[in-house]
Amino acid sequence: MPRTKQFDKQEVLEKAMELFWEKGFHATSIQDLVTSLGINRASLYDTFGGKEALFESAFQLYRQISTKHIQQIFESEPNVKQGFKVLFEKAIEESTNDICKKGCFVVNTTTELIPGDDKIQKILLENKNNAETLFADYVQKGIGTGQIDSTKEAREIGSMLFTLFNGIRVLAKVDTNPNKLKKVVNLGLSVLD
Amino acid sequence: MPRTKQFDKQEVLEKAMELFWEKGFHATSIQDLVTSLGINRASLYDTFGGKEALFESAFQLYRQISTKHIQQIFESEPNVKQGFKVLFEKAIEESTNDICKKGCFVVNTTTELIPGDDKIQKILLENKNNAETLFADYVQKGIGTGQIDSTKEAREIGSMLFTLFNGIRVLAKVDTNPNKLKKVVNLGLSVLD
DNA sequence: TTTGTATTGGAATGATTATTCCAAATAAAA
DNA sequence: TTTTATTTGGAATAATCATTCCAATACAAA
Repeated sequence: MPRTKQFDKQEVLEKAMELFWEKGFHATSIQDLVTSLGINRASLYDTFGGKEALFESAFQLYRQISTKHIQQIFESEPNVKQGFKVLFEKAIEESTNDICKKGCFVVNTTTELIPGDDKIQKILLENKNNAETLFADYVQKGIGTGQIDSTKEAREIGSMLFTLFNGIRVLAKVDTNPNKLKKVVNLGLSVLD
Repeated sequence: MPRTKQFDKQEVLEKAMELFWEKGFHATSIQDLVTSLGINRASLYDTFGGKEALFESAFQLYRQISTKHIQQIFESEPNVKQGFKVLFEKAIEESTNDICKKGCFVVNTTTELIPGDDKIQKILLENKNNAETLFADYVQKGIGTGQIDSTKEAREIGSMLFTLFNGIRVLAKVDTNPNKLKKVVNLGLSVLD
């Protein structure tokens, strides 16, 4: 009886993610979304609820993808300093190869929607704590295996590297020269020596 | 003959700066500005040209103030590592004391208006180069006076500290605990040892 | 006080915003 | 093929957007 959906929800959500990522919440209109997603206005409201709800879904998808990305790098690289280097350099490549200059959706959202959106702010705080823990645990692994001096504090190093990571995500929008950014990374990673 | 202006242009510009700083370009409406600045809609267009022109003026005022602020700290502090520490900790205090969570106007503008606004992007690139030079020259001064090991590269350290600075400006919006941020700063400044 | 010019308040404009609604189209099941 | 639930296109809505315009106001100089 029921007519089946004419589009793949996940596919459309990915397109919405790209658009919000590039333009931000306020500069993206429903009309932009309707045009870009290729679905009808009514379908958009029916399937995703509205602009705010769609933004949140798109944002959560991004978080999920990028968290998984970090985990995969850390899991597959036993040399901890090398693992961080790969993570940072991949982020640099992603930024500098992207002619759109979208940057990092999480960073963009932090600066655009704080202050103002309490719901998003809560998600962002969780995200920060998760990411710092991910970083710190990986440093701790390096301490455990003797790669990193055991007098170091894993949590502090994790926080510091995550902070540097955020800074790179901002500045890669302004200056897309990857070599300069890689030098910054090398210097930042010297905290592990 | 001519009636004199009923308001101080500089004073009004400062109010515009505060509002754009807090809400960003897109989320600030002309009505918001009219209400907040206390001047008439027509006066706003007459005196400042329009929304974009007013934003640019407000943004340049912010850059001017914050550049002067950095210069003053560096000039008045002969101990280079201490000078950086003061700069970072003042930025942290400013962020964590601000209940509005405005963050840094330059960082906010970078993530909101790139991609899209080529004029602003050019200003942001200049700003980055200026700031990195300011940082690097101060590091170089430390090398010249023997405070910092002469094998270090001033430019790289300057860039790395500026990157960390930007990261702090982002994360201070998410987590306003100043002590965590100060630990990050201390670790970051160890590149000077 | 009168004169002349710039400022002012507020209405008007036309574009765009997010959202809702409904008749027509569509496709799976009967 | 008919039935039926759902999607779809596009119009309609009401709010808000940036900007312009003008008559009324207000002030410095005469």
